[in-house]
Amino acid sequence: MQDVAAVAGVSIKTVSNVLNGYQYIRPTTRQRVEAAIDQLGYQINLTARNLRQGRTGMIGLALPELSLPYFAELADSVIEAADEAGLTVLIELTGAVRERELEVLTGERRRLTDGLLFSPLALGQEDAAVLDVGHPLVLLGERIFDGPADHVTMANVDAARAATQYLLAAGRRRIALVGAHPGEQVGSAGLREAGYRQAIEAAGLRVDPALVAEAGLWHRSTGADAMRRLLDSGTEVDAVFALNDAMALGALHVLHDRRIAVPEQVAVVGFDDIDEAKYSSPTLTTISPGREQIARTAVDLLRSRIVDGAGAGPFRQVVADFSIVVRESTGFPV
Amino acid sequence: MQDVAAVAGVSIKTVSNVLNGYQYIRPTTRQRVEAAIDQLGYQINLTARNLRQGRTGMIGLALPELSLPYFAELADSVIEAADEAGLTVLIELTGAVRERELEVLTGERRRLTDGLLFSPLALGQEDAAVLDVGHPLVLLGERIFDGPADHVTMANVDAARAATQYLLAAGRRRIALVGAHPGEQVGSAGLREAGYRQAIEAAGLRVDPALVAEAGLWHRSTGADAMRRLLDSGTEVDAVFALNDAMALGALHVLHDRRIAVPEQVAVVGFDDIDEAKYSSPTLTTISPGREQIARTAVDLLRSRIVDGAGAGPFRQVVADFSIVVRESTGFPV
DNA sequence: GCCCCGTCCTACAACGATGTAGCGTTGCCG
DNA sequence: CGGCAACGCTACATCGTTGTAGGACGGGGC
Repeated sequence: MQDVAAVAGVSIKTVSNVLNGYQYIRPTTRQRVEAAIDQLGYQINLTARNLRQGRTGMIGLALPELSLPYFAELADSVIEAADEAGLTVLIELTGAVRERELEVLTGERRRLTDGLLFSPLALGQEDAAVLDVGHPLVLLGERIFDGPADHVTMANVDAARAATQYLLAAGRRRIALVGAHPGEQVGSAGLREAGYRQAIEAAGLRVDPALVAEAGLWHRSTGADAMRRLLDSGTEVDAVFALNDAMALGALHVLHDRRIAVPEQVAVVGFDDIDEAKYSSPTLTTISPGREQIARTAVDLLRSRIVDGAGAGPFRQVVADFSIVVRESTGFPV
Repeated sequence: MQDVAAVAGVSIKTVSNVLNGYQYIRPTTRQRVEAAIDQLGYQINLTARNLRQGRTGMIGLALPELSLPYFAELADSVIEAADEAGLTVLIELTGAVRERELEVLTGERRRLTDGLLFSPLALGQEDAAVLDVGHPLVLLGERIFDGPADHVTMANVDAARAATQYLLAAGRRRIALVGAHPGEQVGSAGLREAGYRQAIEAAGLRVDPALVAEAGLWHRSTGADAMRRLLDSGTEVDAVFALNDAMALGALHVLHDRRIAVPEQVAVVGFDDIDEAKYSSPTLTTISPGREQIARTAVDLLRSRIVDGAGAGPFRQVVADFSIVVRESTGFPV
């Protein structure tokens, strides 16, 4: 900046003012400075600016791991949303390990970022108190509700209810649930199962326990296993609601194996709208949880906390809009 | 740091010295300072340190997008390797758009990182010159060779040759190639196809053009399409070498459809060893390109450039070790 | 007894930017 | 024509660290 100032024949501060779009600068001066910048190929030192301003323009995004497609796609969306807001994202991986999830909240890198987007997987409702850190924090996901932080979540219950109602409206009555975690209340599994139950009961039917298939890990293989168990048990099934897309794809695979026509004999609905749902055969009907909206909202909330201070105003809870994306695996309109 | 110094009754610089493990400090002084740090909950300001030291401890990782599993898993490995080296990773997405790949090389964020790991997808051999930027840079992937930068790549040709030889050794003679990009010389497709051809010819056979199936995008669906075309053409096939796992999984799907036994009638080998290869049915034999080694090597190379200066020494090219991971889709040992 | 060296610590300047205060100039208004 | 506000620019201090130079002290060698 010294050099630029010297070349342009102005003070350092004037160069700074030009760079920051300060209003009261004579056009001729501005041009001289800009010419000097071009001539010298000057680029501003962001570290110095950050030190002086007390902000870094960076936000943390703490996730379990990128190998899980949902999180990879979420990271994609968050980076994009942050870019638009002029922020840089620093991804931190927790491996869904409790210790590392705790560390990420207060660790050294918090001093390098203006705030944190945090998607825990190991922490649960009982850990809500640890979210009371001193810096801007926005929580993502379904592990902790009503904690001391802003929270962006998907409409798990509503969306699952809507998916189930959609199948009911098409005349399906033997709707299997794939991926249950018995006993779970909060968490994606518990919430989505609740939506399923609400829809069934609202239709005046009863939930048949034989139709509820458990799956601990939500992988393609566990979805396939659950589907096999359902079919082998002899239970009548005319639709499957899998709690995520990976399991739905596994289920599709098994149905195909067994020469069961999809959607004619069994309709299949997933949850997440991962990229692959567009490419499977048949293509997969699924719940789109509004990933981009979640990302954008989370970034916005975090940014407002950064500007206004971490403690300003009450904690906000935002539920993203979802939609049902109809593809071949159901084939009938909403 | 002021406050800590005051509480401990020492100078600021002594606090700094304690934090940096300076040798000549009396144990009692060290303890007093550490006690003061604990008492005040002091954490060092990394921005100020970065400014003073002229380093940020951050490296950039420029990728097309995280939605592509290979890149998501690569990012995972890079972040882990960087963590071990005490570095923080800043992911930048290019969307495989030429303009953004160029921008990432010189953009504003380069002033915030000590170096860049760059995996281009839009730039090609003819762009090698633009890699001559002034800062530490390590190139990843198969788009540009012998450019003005260190380069970490997988052994595409060797690995593809080994995969093909493995199938030949098991007695297969009609080995189809799925995913060719006709005319491509460098790039993953061209290199892997070259390995395939070398193995076939080294065995004294001729490459039958009818066995080489093209696929532009390397998706599950395009792999399935290619497999269908092969089968429909009536060409005899007793093995498939797909140039990535996604296509191999698509091919498996079609073979299963057609009631063709894998591996008895047709053996299938993929490339990449993505997570899903472990979970398909049958599980997929594939080339593991040493992703972790690539990540670790790339981080090491970049770190040495950061320490020694971008221009120090000749450009290094490292080829990662690969291995054949045998699973059910071939079922016979190496 | 002197000097030198190793130990332990400190003062000061610097990294490269920006906020604050203030100074000169100009033009307008009364 | 004097006063005041708007404009255009500058000097200086400051953000929180760390590198450099050097001071004070004690012990060992000559």
